[in-house]
Amino acid sequence: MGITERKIRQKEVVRSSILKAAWQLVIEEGWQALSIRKIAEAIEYSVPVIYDHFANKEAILLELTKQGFQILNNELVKAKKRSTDPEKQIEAMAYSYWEFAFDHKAYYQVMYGLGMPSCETVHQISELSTFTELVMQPIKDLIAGSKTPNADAFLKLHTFWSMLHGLISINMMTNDNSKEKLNQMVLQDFIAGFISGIKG
Amino acid sequence: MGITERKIRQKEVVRSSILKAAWQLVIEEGWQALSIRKIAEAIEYSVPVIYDHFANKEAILLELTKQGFQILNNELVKAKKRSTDPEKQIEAMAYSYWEFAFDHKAYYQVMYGLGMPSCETVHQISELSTFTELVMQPIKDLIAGSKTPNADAFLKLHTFWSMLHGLISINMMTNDNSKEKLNQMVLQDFIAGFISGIKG
DNA sequence: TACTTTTGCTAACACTGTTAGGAAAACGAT
DNA sequence: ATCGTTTTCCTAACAGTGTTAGCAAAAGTA
Repeated sequence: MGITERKIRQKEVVRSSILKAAWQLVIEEGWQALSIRKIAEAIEYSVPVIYDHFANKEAILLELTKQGFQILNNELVKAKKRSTDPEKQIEAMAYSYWEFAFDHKAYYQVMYGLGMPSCETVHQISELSTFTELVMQPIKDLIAGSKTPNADAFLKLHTFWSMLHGLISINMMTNDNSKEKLNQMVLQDFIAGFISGIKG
Repeated sequence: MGITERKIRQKEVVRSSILKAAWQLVIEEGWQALSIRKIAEAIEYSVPVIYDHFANKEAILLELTKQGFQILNNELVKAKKRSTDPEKQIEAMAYSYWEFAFDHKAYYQVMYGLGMPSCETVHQISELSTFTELVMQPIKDLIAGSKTPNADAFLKLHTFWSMLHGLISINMMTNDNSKEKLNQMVLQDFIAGFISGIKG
């Protein structure tokens, strides 16, 4: 009797329609304008139904954050595959990260910064460790072939990530027109500095 | 007739008591828990009185942001004064910035990130230009005495700021215990890299 | 004292997240 | 097919939020 299976499937449909509607609202009106009632109206269910699928509003944002990291991770994998040279891999991933941030501005804002979910819970997102490992590897490779093969890869990863995130968020804040001229140059500066910092 | 003067002074008292109460609430319960009604209760006035002094809640947060930048600027001036060597000035200011962020975590969170006021309005804060000029000068000096005296100081300032902000916000997010060991090292790495990047 | 302005209140509007409790539909067993 | 049980889903409410309209009382001016 596939009845329960069908029910589970139907529940899954509602669940993903909640996420879809939520995301639609986020990109239309910004994450601050997202509300449970608006989601309920969009999916043509009453409000409490949403709470059958998610513990609270934050859980929905958290799920969107996870989706964001999944997309980012995919992009990074793609970028990495374009070369086997760790230096080129790092460079490509940095650009890829940068492009993700501006091409999926809404995702990036939900994922970081905005104070809401991420700040407290970012370290609980499993996708984050995928991200970490992804970037860590070419850094390790680069260190291994450098003049200082004992450098701390975790430290360098931290540097890499902070650097990129700082650049992006300062840029989004002062929003001097997204990924334009000047900031491309800063990014180049950053990457070159980071790589030469490892190579010694 | 100093009556109007007295009235203005009294209004000023209420205004600053609003800001004081707001700040108290922010450091006690976090900026997300700040509400107009709580402020009103704290200052023992009714809610609409607050709207006689501030256009809306955001204006209050914005004022706190300004205060934050004022404190930060003071700290940076102090740090800068400790030396006349631009390299040492930059280093000292970087550490000062870093310490401000963690010693005044609440301020830093109101000033950046949290999505609320700053994101849209940061470029309207006059204190920001003070900050910019403050950091810009030693960078210009360092560039002038470097092997590449034609480098763009604004670009380097951007790099400096992004770098620090990125490091701090990634740290606050993953909160592996504030300004401890590892991150001190990353900071050193950052500053050294930045300075050698200018000196060429 | 009479008039005007300022001051500060109550009460409401339109929202928000969240949940209790009950009606209706779907299911399983007799 | 009918009973009882479970699941599904809704209405309505609670406790908050930012914000504002309108009015009473106090303060200042003539």
